Amino acid sequence: MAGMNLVGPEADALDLGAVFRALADEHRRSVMTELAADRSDSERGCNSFNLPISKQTQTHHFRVLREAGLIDEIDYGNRKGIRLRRADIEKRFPGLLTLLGAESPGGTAPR
Amino acid sequence: MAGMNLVGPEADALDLGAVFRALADEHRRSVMTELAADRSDSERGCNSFNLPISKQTQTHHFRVLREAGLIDEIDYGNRKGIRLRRADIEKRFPGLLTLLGAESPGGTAPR
DNA sequence: CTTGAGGTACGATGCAAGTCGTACCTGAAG
DNA sequence: CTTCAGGTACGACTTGCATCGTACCTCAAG
Repeated sequence: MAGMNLVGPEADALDLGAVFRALADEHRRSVMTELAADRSDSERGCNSFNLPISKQTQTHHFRVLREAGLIDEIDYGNRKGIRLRRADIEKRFPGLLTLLGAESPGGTAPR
Repeated sequence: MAGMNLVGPEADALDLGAVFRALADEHRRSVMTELAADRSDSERGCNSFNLPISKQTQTHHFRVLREAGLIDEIDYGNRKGIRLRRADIEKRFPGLLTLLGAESPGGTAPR
């Protein structure tokens, strides 16, 4: 069966240290910036981020983001979906996604 | 002469990556949490944080915080003062200090 | 079935970072 | 002056982490 057998911590269990450690890496932060900028929160593929690293390293980074509670990974067997846990993050760390969105080229800021 | 010959980046030059890397360390984050919780922003001594590490390592951590633009270090020669750059941080990354303050035992939350 | 793309597991490697020991500097107290 | 506490500089050590190579798994398309 498909979907979300890869689970991160509960919303209330999100640790600020783990979040900062996750966001300390440039590649992971760019992923989060892209996700935060997309207000539709649609599910995305792993290779839709165009990360200049090998797929093994990508697996590592997405795992860190999931274990920090920032994203969900939906397992389809030979494929994987990425979805931002916007509601949980906003509940536990309000303003964090806005901070990330402000770093986006387009920005979250309304023009 | 005394005071602030140890300088960090300008307010506009604060880098989110450097900030997250600085806050990724538990000791540095505890310092920032204490500073963020004190709304008076009074200057504090280095050893007023009771960090369970050697003084050489403390020097290292305060340097990282300063180079990330989060604090000012005021040099008195044989003594050093620490002051939170609240205004600059709020200007560049609004909400970040609130995030840290929420992790404080007392909290930034009004009673 | 076979093939191939997407992903993971495990291990190795290289580099960045946290930590401390030793030595030295600075200024206040005596 | 000497003494001493606070801080720094330099170096060494150790741990953590980002990265990739190899091998294997999963599923969809032929």
